[in-house]
Amino acid sequence: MSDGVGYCEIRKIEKIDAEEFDGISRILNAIGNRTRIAMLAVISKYREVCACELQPALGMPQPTITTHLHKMYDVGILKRKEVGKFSYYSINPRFEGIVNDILRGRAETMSV
Amino acid sequence: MSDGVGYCEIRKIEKIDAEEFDGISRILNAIGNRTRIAMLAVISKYREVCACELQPALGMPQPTITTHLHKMYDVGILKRKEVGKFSYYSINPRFEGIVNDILRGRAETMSV
DNA sequence: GTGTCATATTAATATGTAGCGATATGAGAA
DNA sequence: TTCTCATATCGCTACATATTAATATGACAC
Repeated sequence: MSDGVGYCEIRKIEKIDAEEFDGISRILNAIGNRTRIAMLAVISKYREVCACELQPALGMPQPTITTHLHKMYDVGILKRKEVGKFSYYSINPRFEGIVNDILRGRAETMSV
Repeated sequence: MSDGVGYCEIRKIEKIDAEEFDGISRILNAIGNRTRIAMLAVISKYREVCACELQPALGMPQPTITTHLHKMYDVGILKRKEVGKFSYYSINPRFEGIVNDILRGRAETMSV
């Protein structure tokens, strides 16, 4: 150490504000849950699904389904179409790319 | 309703097991945190950084830095090289693609 | 050996989230 | 209107996570 900075001084790395990544982290966080990825898999396959269809497909009670769908809708991953008492969800086209990458595994690169 | 199934019957959707997506969800979950994305931004820019360099760059105490780095290391996102008392982290090449997509914003598609 | 410094671990608190039963809302049918 | 059913919200438990001070480990220099 040579000038009193107190850290190893291989390089001067400029400060970075984590808040800058708040938006993207909330999106990834909304995707990063196995139940919600399973939902995305179903929605991706059928293009558009009724919330009530996911209930038997995932074997989870209705409030759980609704909560997860809302979480993804809130950050823009899902679109919603309401017809009478039914709600149909589809993947927001802006996210189709990354969702498909994730579902396909983007296999070689991401599977563990 | 016509056959006693008890749900809206637009289609028969096969059951899906959320556990199948456990691996990928843990990875996305490890990325989906603003502090860790900020770390990935620094590591991506400098290719390889010492843990002690991240401390001043992010303005967080050492245990916080270590915890986050470990979380990403544990799921394979980061590689680690230990030299003496220093630990150098870099992005596992298998994840460079998706990390860059995320950092670049894959902008049009993912920013909110 | 001792001292220093980078890193890891521990322990504690605070916050967030998953899951789901119970209940409320709201739309359509009768 | 009343009934039914899909959806939304509430409330609670259980668990996971972020954060950080304190402490331990481990490497190097002396």
